[in-house]
Amino acid sequence: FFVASALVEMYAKHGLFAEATHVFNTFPEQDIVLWSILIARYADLGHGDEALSYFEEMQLKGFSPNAVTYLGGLKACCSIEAIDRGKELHADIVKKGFELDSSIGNALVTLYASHGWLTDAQDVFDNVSARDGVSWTSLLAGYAKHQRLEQASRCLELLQLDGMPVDEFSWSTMILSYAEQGDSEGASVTYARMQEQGTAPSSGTFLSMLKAHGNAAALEMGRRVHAQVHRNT
RNA sequence: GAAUGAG
Repeated sequence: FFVASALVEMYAKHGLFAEATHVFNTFPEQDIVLWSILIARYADLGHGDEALSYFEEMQLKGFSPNAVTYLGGLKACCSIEAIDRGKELHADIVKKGFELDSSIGNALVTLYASHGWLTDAQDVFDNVSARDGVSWTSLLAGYAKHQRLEQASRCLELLQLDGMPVDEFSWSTMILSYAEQGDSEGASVTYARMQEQGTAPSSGTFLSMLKAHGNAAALEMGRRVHAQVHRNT
């Protein structure tokens, strides 16, 4: 299994699914890890439908998904916006008691939040036993993506009040949220706070800042054009 | 040996 999983992983990670499934199928027996790898990689590379059909095929063959398998399945649902299927998985997860796993809870928050099911997301979030930075950032990103900048920034505040260290993912997500709203001021203030707290910016942080200022520059340019329009009409 | 969040 050691070598089989390494091979399947290697091919699937590069999108060489024909090779990956060939190794998978010609290996004398498949186990849950091999299935999980395939499902997760398909989901990762935007083949959520294939991932879900492997997820089903696996169960038809008598394998019962474990927590890691569900993470891949949820990611697949998320990538193709299969909320109903996600809710079915959610129900199975609850039935099997995996909802206590914080990674699973976080993946559910991500699924719901990123597609605007904010109440469901908040609901799962509230029931995650051990909230961590990932839980908060998932929720924050969901609120921001659906124009709830207030609630997004509240997530960041509550995360800090929780005494959790705020990592560069949370900061960058918040900065990007401001960027997407055209609020370059908010982005800059957040960036400054990040530095005050001694969190090192990552490349994602810089991308978010560039987006904030790119948008600001574009807006400024738009304003100049607007002024010209008035002068010439 | 497979594991959830921004980009």
